[in-house]
Amino acid sequence: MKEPERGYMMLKQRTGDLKLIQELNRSIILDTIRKNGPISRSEIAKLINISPTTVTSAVSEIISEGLVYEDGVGTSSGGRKPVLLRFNPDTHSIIGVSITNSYIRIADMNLEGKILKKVVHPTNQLKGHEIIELILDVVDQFLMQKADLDYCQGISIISPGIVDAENGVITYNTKLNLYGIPLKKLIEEKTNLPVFLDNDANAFVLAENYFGLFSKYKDILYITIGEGVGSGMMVNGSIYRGFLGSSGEMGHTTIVDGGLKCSCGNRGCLENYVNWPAIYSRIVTAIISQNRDTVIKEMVSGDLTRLKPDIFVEAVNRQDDLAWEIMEDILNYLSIAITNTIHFFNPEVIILSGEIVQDNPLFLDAINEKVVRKVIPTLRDQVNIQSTSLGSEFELLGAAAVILHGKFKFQMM
Amino acid sequence: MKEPERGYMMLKQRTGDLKLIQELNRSIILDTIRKNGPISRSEIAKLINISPTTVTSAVSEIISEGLVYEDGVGTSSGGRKPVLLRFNPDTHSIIGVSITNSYIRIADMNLEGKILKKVVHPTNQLKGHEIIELILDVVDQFLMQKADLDYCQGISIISPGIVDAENGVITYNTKLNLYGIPLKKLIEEKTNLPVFLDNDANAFVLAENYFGLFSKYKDILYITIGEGVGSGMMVNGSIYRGFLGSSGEMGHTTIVDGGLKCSCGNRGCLENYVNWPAIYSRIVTAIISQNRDTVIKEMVSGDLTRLKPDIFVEAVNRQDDLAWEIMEDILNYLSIAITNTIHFFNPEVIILSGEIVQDNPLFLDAINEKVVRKVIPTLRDQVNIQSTSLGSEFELLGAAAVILHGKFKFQMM
DNA sequence: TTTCTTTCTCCAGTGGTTTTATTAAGTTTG
DNA sequence: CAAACTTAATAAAACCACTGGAGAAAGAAA
Repeated sequence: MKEPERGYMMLKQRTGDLKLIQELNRSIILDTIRKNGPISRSEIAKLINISPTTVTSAVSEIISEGLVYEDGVGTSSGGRKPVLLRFNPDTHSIIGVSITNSYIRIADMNLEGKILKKVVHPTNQLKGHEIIELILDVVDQFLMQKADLDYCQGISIISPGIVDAENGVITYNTKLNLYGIPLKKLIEEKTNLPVFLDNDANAFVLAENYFGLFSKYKDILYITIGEGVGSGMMVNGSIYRGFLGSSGEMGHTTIVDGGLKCSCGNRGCLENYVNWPAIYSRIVTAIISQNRDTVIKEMVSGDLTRLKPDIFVEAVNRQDDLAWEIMEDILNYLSIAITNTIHFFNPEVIILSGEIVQDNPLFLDAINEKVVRKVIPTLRDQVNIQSTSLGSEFELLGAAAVILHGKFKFQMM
Repeated sequence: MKEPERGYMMLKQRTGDLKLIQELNRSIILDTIRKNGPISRSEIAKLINISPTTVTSAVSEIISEGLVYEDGVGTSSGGRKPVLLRFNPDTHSIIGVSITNSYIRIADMNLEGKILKKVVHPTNQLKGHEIIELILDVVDQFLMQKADLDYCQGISIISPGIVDAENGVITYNTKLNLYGIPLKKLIEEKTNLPVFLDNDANAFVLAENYFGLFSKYKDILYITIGEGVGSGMMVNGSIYRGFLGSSGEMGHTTIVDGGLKCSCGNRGCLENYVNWPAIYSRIVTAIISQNRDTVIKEMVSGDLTRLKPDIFVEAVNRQDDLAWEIMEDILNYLSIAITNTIHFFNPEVIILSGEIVQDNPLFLDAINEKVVRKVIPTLRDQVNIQSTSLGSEFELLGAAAVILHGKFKFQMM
C-alpha cells in the first residue's frame, strides 16, 4: 500500500449509498412511532411524506426486531380501519450509571427510561482511584444480580467535569480528583458490554429532549446548579461537546473581576457565588457571627448540619429576610451569566436544574424577570428560562438518553 | 383536505431517497475537486472511499454543467496516465454586498471569490430608510453595468447586527437605525435575482472556513472588534444562528458589573471598553485633559481627527506608554470575555479580526498568553487564538462564502 | 514486442424507493 | 341490504443510484 504523495485536505465524510437511505428512513419511522404512537402505517406515511410501501417494509423489519408491535385497530371515517403501531420499550434494556460527588446511582431501565431496578451507593467521600474501584465494584455487583444480559444495549455512565465522550475518558474532575481515567475501557474489560461515557449536563439535555417536554427544541442550553455549576448544550439537535469534550464549564465564567478565589486558580468564578456551599456558608456566617434572626434557625432546630437546600428553598417561600437576601444575590450573579450566554448563544430555551431551583417557582419567575431586564431589547420576547421537566430520576434518565439518542436518532457522521 | 385530528410532535426532516444519495455524493466529489484539484477520478474514488464508477458518472455531470474541466494528464508510475480535473470558478458569478457603518461595498466575484469588479460607496452617515434607499440604488447601478446576469448565482448581502437569515430581514441594528427591514424581499423585487442576507460575522466564519486557512476546523468562534464587537460561530461545520438569528451579540457581554452605560440599555458591556470609539476617546482625553506625553501627538501632527486605528497600532509597536496602557486594559477585558466563551463553548480555534488586531502580532501573542493564564488548567493547551487569514477583502469574501457554502456544501436540512 | 499497471468506462446486478395496481375491510347511502 | 364509496395495507413492476467485474485505453517496464 502506497501513501498518497500529497497531503489532502479532507474531513472524513460519509458518502451516500442505499444503506444510508434505509438507515435514515428506518430511524425516522421508528422515532415517529415512539413519539406519536399508537399510529397507523398510512398515518406515518402522510406525516413524514414517504411512500406507504416504504413504511410497510421498514415497519415489518422493526416489528421482527421487537421494537414495535401491532396494537389493535383505530377508527375510520369510511374505509378499512387502520392497524395501530406502538413502540415496545421492554424488549431491550439499558444500564445507567450516574456518578456525583455524593452518590453512585445505578439502574436497569427499559427503552422508555422506566426504572426496573435501582441501587444507590454513597461515595463516602472517596476520591481518585478509590472511587474508581468503588464504581467498578458497584457495576459488577449490579450485573451479577441481573439475570439476562443478552438484551442489554449497554452501560451508560455519566459524570460531572470534563469528559472525553469519544474515547470514554474522564479528563478532569477536581472534586473527585479524577484525571485521565479511561473508565469506558475499564468497565468494558470487566463486563463485555458496550460502555458509553458522557458528561452529566450533556446527558441531561439529551434526556430533556428525548424524554421530557423539550423535544420540539433543537437548540437548548441546560444549566445545573449544585455543588458546581455545569452546562450542556444541544445545537441543531446534537450535543455540542467542544474541543476534546470540554465545553460547558459555565461555573468558571468570571462574574466578578478580581473576586473570590476559585479552585480552578481563577478569581470571581460564577460557581463560588451561587453553588450550595456558598449559600450554606453565608447562612452559617449570618447566624453564628452576625447573630441574624431567621426562620432557618427554627427549621433546623438549631442543628446547622441539618441545613440542606430544601430548607433554604422553604425559607425563601416563607419570605425569610436572610434567605431572600441571599437569593437576590444569587439571582443577580446568575442573571448576568445567563444574559451573557443569551447574547452569545441565544438558544430557544434555557433549562435550569438543581435543588435550589426545583420546586421553587419564585426563583424561576425572578430569574426570567431579571434576565428580561438585562438582555438587549430585541431579545426580550425570546427569553425563555424553564425548569427541568424530568422529575427526581433525571440523572438515570440522562444516562439512558445517551444510549437511546445514539441508537435511535440518525446522525450523518 | 382534512386537518389531522391529533397534534403531532414532529420536526420536519428530510427522508432518504435516491436523489439524496446522489446530491450528497455529487457535493462531496465537487468539494474534493475544488479543494484538492487538480486531481484524477481514481484519486477521488480512493480519497473519499467511493466506487470509481460513481465518480465517473458524477464528474461527467459536473463537467457538463461547466463547474469542472479536464486539464491535461498527470504522472503515472506504470500505467495509464490520469486525466486531471480542475474546478472552474469562472462559469458562474456571485454579487457580494457588504454593509458597514461607513461603507457599502459591492463586487462581482467568481466562484473562488476573485473580485472581477468592485465599487465602494460611503454611507455618508445616512441611517434608517435613507441608507436602505442608498443600498437599493447602489445595487441597481452596479447591475446596470454588468452585462450578463444569466450566470449570476445571486446577490449575497451581509450586515452587522441581528439578521434573520431565513427570512432575509435585518431585525436590529442600532448604529444604522434599522429595525425589521425585509431587505431580501426589497432587492429580489427590484432585481429578479435570488438574494441572500446574513450577519457579517457569520459570513466571515464561513469565509475563513471556505476560502481561508481554517477549513480543517468544524467548530470555530470568530470575534470582530471594530465599532462594535460581534461574533459568529460555526458548530459542526454549519453556522449557528441562534433563536431567530440573534446569537453572536458578544459585544453586549457584561464585563464590568455596574460599569459604563451602553446603548443597549445595560451597563458594563464589553463593547464599550474595547471598541475603537472607546480607544479614541481615551487617547483624546489623555492628550487634551491630562496633557499626556505620547508619540501619537507627533504621528497625527497635532490633528486628532487624523487619529485612526492603524496609528494606535503603530504607537503600540513603537512602545508608546499611553498606547500600551490602553492596550493592556483592552487585553484584560477581552481576555475575560474570551476565557468565558472558552469555558462555555471551547471551540477548536478562535479567530480575531478588526483593525486593532490586524498587523498587530503583539496583540495576538498577548491575548493568547493572558487567556492561557485565565483558563482552567486542563484547557491551557487547547487555547488557540489566531488572526484572520483572508486579507483586506474579507468582507466581500464573506458575502461570497454565504452563497458558496449554501450551494456546494451538502446539508441534510 | 510482450507483459504489467493504472485509469477510465460499460454493463449487469443489487437493493433501496416509488408508482401503480390489487386486495382487505370497512362506512355510507339510496 | 346491496351497491358505491373510502381508507389501509400490500404486491408487482418500474426506477434509479451505487457496486463490482470485465474490458478498453493508454502508457511503463522488461
